[in-house]
Amino acid sequence: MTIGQLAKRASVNVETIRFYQRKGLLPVPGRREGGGMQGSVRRYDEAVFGRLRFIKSAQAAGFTLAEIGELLELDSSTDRTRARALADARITAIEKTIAELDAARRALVGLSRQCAAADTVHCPIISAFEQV
Amino acid sequence: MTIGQLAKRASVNVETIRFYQRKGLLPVPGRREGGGMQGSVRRYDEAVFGRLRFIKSAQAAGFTLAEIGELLELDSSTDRTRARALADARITAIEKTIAELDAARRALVGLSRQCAAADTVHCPIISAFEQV
DNA sequence: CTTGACTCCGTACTATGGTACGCAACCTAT
DNA sequence: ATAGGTTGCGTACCATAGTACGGAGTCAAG
Repeated sequence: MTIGQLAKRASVNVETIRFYQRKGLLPVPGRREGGGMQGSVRRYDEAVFGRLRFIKSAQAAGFTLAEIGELLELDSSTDRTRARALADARITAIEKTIAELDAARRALVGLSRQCAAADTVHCPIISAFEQV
Repeated sequence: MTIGQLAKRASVNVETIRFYQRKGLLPVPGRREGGGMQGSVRRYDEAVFGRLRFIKSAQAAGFTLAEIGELLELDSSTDRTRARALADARITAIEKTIAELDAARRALVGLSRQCAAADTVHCPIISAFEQV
């Protein structure tokens, strides 16, 4: 597929793909697998699509692009220790974030309920977070 | 308190407080409550500290500084509808984020376990996220 | 009454994660 | 064969959330 088709399939901007290429997160395919050097347009295969999807998932997991770059390199390496360390560190961070978000969610639910009560004049937004 | 003491208490950088002042998120106190115009150093009270803590909590809840600015204004207003809309939108976003993070966490736990298994040569990092 | 730490303020710089722009070359359908 | 829509590539620009810096003023303690 072309870069435009890949972008559409992965729901990202063409420029984002190029940006990832510059960062070394995605390969820049040759212009023709056979070998013709001149002209043509770069073609992208399923593997690149999978890699792109991985980047998006890892991003959702809170990894930075720099960490994702390391994970991608690690994927084909045998450094299990490092891979595990990265995974474990992120699991801990995710659990902390989830706890924070859940506390915030509870504060917001309380706030929303107060706002819904017709007898309230205003919502005490700041104090809703007092114990968060 | 002085800006330095406030910063220390809130565990933020002095520059961050000034940055929030420039953004209108924190008030810039007068140099002397009595009225003496000249010289002196600005003093911060408990209310500013509370506001700063609120900013940090709201940030942890995923609000941007722009949204936090709106919340702070709303706090003393009576626009319950708007306040509630912001809260509800953020609750939805938080729930989505938590779900994503939890999926990622599960993928990472699986990955970590694979990496821990002594008989594995390498951790299939990319494929660990395949169904995330 | 001076030294050293802190404050004030403006301006500049940083990192992260993209987006946009412009030009030439290419590719496809008419 | 030519117009219109990609592509390729480099460079520039953007928003967000700060951080750093430099010089002048201020304050407390020795």
